[in-house]
Amino acid sequence: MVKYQPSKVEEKSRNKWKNEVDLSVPGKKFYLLVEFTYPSGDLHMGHWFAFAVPDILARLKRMQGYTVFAPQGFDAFGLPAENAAIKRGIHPKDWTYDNIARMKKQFASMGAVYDWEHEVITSEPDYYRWNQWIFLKMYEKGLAYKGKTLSNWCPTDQTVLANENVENGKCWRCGSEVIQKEVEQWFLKITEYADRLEWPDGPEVDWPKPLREGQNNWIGKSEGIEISFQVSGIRNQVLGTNRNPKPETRNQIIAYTKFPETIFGVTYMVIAPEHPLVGQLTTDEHKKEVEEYIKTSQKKSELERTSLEKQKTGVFTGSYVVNPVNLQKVPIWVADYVIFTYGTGAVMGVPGSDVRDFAFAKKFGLEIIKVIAKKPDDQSPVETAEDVLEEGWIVNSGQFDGLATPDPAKGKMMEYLSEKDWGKCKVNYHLHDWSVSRQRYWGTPIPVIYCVNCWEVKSEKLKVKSVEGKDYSLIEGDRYAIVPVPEKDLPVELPYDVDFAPRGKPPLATAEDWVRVKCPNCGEEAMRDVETLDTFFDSSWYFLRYLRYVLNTSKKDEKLPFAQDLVAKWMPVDIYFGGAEHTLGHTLYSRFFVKFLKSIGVINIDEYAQRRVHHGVILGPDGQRMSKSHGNVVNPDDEVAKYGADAVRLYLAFLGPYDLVAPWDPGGIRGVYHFLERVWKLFEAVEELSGGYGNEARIVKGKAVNVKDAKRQTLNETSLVTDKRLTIDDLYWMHKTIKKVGEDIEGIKFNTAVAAMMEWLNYLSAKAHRAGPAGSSSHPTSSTKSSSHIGDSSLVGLRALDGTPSVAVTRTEYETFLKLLAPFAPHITEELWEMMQNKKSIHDESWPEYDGRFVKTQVVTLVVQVNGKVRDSLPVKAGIDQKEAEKLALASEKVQRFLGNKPPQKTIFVKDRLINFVA
RNA sequence: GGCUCGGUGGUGAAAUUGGUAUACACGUCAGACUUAAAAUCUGAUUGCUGAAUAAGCAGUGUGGGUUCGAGUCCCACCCGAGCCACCA
Repeated sequence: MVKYQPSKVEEKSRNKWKNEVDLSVPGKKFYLLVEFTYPSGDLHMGHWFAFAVPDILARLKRMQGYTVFAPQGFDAFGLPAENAAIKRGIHPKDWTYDNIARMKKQFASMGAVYDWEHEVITSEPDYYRWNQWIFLKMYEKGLAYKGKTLSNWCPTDQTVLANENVENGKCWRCGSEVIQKEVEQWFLKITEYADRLEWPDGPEVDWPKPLREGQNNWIGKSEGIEISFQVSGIRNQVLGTNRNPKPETRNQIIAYTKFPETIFGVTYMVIAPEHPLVGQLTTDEHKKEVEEYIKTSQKKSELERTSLEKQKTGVFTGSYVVNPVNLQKVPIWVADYVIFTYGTGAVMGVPGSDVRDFAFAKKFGLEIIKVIAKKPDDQSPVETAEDVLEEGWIVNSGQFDGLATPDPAKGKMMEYLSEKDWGKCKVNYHLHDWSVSRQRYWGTPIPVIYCVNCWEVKSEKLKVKSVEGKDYSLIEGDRYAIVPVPEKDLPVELPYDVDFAPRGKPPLATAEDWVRVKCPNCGEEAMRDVETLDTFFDSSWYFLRYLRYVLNTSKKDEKLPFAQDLVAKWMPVDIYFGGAEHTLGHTLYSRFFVKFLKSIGVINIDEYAQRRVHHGVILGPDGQRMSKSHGNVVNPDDEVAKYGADAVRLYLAFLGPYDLVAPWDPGGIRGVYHFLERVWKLFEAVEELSGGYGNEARIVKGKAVNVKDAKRQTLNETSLVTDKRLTIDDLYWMHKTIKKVGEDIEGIKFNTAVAAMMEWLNYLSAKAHRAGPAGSSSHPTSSTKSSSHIGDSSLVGLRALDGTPSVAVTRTEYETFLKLLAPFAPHITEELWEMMQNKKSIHDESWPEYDGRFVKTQVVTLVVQVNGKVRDSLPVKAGIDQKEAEKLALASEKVQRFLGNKPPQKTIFVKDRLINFVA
């Protein structure tokens, strides 16, 4: 027999396969989705882990008779393409498409079933026109709006970043420190969906708990109360803020709190430096100080502001507010530990029961009042941070004294404040609206036109002012009407010739011919939006785009981004593989999109994936993240050249649980390669190849096994098995492994599935070894390690059902083995399958079914314990009752020794498992 | 500080969900085959006492608890990872 040569086998096998899926076929569907990839250049080991391993499940599902749809595409817009253009003068488009071509070739070497026929490339006008369509729908519904706020700004990439893309105060792409800059840009009102995006306790879909909790924390729903504090000394001035522009905010500062029950402990008020009232509240003698403070805090980067050892800073404004509950006058301070974008940007300072307020009060010598105590009569002063309590008993709070908090004090206080009209219950979210404008080139153009003329006409007609960001946009001081591009004019195509060099202006602004456009509304000169959409917009719905047409049918005249009948049939995705790093970004955004698309009636699902599975990370052999600078990159192409794609796939499946973060182990892959070689060689031991074909082995269903004495008796009287050459042990191993491998793949436990096949192989090899090439075995009766736990296998295991010695591996066994291995190692199994003289592809075979009766052994090992300690183990017939077990166990000399010849006081019996005597 | 996972041999990890702890693999050691090496095959491999493939004791981060029985459940603590975080 020729040596196993992966490179030869793999190319040959791959040429046999076709992966395109006809989405219109009836029957059981299985939509397997893996996060599509960014076309960064070459496939690395992470791609193999992410794509080749889920293919195991795809292949199993296929063999189980499902129509498996596992489409692929590229998340092709994004910064690296543009940076390559800046650095090396290659156009982003050319760079991207070159990479795509190269990566697709590399993808092929995985031998996976991914379908490229429905491919999605987000940088195709054909794709991003639907981004634009969705954007316009959102605009129509008021979910896309233009706003001017302080935003995360990356000075290196010259673009705004969403909150989710700021990691520890640094840009997720380039690692530069993010600064806060006031920028006008488009937002999506994801906050309107905050409630719907919150995960319930027992969700209907199977998504990882850490993800669900993470998203809920990020959404950060908090129920509290907004309390109004009268500003002392200012009369009848409108102190409206752009957050609360209501008449009732006259003379008032509104603070948000979750702990209203501590209001008697308020000794000061703090507002954020960005708070619009700062100017009005600052008295002349504090003006200089306050202005300076605001300046320095603005200069601080996000990083400094949040990580500077929580050292509190702040200044007094000179003004005071009055605490409504006790009419105490308390000073108003400005401090940057208050976050303007959360709540109302104003906080009541309760140093007696909040550690941050305590630190602030200590530093600036402000009064500290105890309002929560360990005991109702405790009046000891609050002196250290340990004395600051959030729960306990209310003290020094008038009629509320003596109540326990949080319950019932919190509720009572809420009621009281609402009744007096001093406070209003309010739900706040940590989640912010999603900023989607990017000041970059390689993305979806925002389908909006700005027209001065339209605004002038409109504002003449309109007697009322419109809302900035909804109707008009301020550009260099002029008002422009926001005119959405009409649907018929989509897509707004990205111009090819632009100047990419960052110069503080979006690159698209340099394409003047493109920018200048006739207003679709009035026909006058107008201009296009020169920014592009965040690429997370692209990836928020791509899984629907895969479902746009049935193979070989017209793709034209699309009315929607997808075919509704196909979506109805194929959604939701059955399993979605991806990285845990997308917990707060991509997966949250795409849930939002799906809920939005449902709200406009074009789809009818709440969650888009039935199950979500995270993959782990393959580190370099040194345990560091693989990177060129570490010099620890393991190139999958090299490994494939050395060991073959099958071995790489198998190793990635075997190295541990799928979500494991573990280093690449060069020894590990040699181990699985060795396994494949043994599978290859076992071909020679298949009985029919040495003894001729025929006598087809097949298991048929029949009556239940009933063995009186499995230790001694073979099964030749049963008619369960037509192939009498299979022993009861053979059947046990085969059926047990079928069960285990199938269940483990579905449970995403690939490592133990592989282990189970290794065990069976060990069993089969030992069997072949005993039989020997010409019956000359060197170990005729030694029971193998693998089979020993069955019990007395020297008697049971070595005799076939017809009583003759088992001689070799049967065709049934070997072919079943190949089928189980096929999803993991599709190439080698295909080749061996052909060598077994099968005509069809092994991947078109159906997955073997196991027979539960064979999964159970006839002989089980009964563990015998005395006082819970294992003292002996006996091979016994399966299913024996307690009486019989006791008799056998008590006969054991070891048991007698530990029982000391006294009868046990109590006996615990677990059928087919153990018996425990309590002395 | 909050949330979510984890902590088992020299290493990656298993453990039928409360029932023989360490499956499978790597590594190491020994043996066979070789002039030799590689490859392959066979065996050993949790620690301690023992000549032992006899027998026993200990053993899943630490300390307690529940139970006939705990890696698994409960309580307290220690350590590590990931995410979030002056969110009032």
